[in-house]
Amino acid sequence: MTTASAAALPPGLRSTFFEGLTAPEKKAVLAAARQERISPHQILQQEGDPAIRLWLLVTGRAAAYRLENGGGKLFLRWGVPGDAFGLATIVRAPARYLVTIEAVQEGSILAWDLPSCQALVLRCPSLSKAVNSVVANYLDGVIDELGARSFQTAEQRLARMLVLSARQLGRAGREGIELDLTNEQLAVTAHVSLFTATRKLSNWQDLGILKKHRGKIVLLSLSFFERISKDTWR
Amino acid sequence: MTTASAAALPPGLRSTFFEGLTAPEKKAVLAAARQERISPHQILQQEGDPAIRLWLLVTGRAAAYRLENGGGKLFLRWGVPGDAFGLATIVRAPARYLVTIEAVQEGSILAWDLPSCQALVLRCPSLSKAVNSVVANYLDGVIDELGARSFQTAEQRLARMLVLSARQLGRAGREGIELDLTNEQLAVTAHVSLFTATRKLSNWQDLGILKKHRGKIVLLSLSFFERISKDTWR
DNA sequence: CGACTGATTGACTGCCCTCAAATAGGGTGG
DNA sequence: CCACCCTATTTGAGGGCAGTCAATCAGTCG
Repeated sequence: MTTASAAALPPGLRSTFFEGLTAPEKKAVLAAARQERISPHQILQQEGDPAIRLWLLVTGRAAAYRLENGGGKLFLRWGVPGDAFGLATIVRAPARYLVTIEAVQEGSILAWDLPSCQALVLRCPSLSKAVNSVVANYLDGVIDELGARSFQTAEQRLARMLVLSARQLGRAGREGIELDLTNEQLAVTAHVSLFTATRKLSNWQDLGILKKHRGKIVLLSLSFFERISKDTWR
Repeated sequence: MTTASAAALPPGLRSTFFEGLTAPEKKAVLAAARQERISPHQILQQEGDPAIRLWLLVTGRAAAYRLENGGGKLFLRWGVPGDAFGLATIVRAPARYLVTIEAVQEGSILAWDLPSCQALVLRCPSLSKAVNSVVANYLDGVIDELGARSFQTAEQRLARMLVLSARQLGRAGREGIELDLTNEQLAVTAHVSLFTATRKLSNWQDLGILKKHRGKIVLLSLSFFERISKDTWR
């Protein structure tokens, strides 16, 4: 599993994680990292386990969720290349992971173990700032999600999640923004039943603002869905 | 408004905020603080405003919420004596408040302005750790809340919120744990309509596990409500 | 051409919200 | 002490959003 340390970051990868680091600092951080390959369904970290490593998704896709006591999964967010996880490792020394993260595609990560983290934080103070910033963003995002689930209808949550997913996962295609999502995945992320997801997608396809293929959604324009998700109509 | 600096902390106030500080450090932190009185409906910080001060609730009660674009308030949590807010001030230097906090009772706070914060963080590294810890707790709490609103019924959310509120606001009374909460406040915090809150409270009173007075709820035993809120019944 | 996974559609159900209206507690001023 | 007011609380009736269940259809891959 664990392979050689990474000398250089894949080109084109942008991460808030490295912002504020000088070139030599960045080099030191990369030198301390171990690269690993990941496969679908692989659990990259499990909530409750001791937080002993911080890692960065380099390629692929991951899902962050929390297990509820009924056995259900509370979806929290997608992880895409450049996203950092296991931040508890740095944020408070002896900690446990707050959420579970599972790979949903083939890909790779860069990981730092606990001693490396501590050494790097001492060497690069800006690293600590970056981590705090990421945590604050997560908090902000979760609060937004709470608002969505509290005040928005199923249709609005679907539209909202399409917008968010498009920004994270979307590829620019011939006809619009292409998303590799099954109806079920969208349903889970928007916290809507599979059937209402299907029905709304059908509606939108009939309206011509969307095209569906198996496991794929093409949004002709984001603005439609932004409008739907924000409309307060009273 | 702003009054003399606080030489000593009110006795009996326990805050995670001061854990890990040595006695002289704690003295320095207190010396840099300004004490202020707060009154109901006073906005202590407003989401979106620049985060220019960190503060600690000393006495009284506050409500943290976020304003939704429909004009509604998304309740997030109660603030009770010992709770720290405005953490964005420390966590990432030029930041804005994530949430709005409003006083709901008479009380007082200790506040540190931005320069003081920066000086204190340099002087007391453990302060930074404490702040991170508090932020992580908030994140954990919000995720829990998201789970509750996603998977629990109105009844379960009410029971859960009674338990949480009891731990934060509850006083030990003759007949049980006393809570100063109106039906409407409970309804808002559990994200349930005022009417279903009233109905469930009536049910529970009929069952004899609860007593109601105007603006006050007395729980005879927490375990009943813990069971209700956790029951997954399938 | 099966077999499997993903998508679709219709019928039904139920939780909980909305709205309307009445009741009760608690303080105030006369 | 009583009249009054304002807020908190209670109760009932009705309805809608969206979830559940069952069955069928479609796309992909061996």
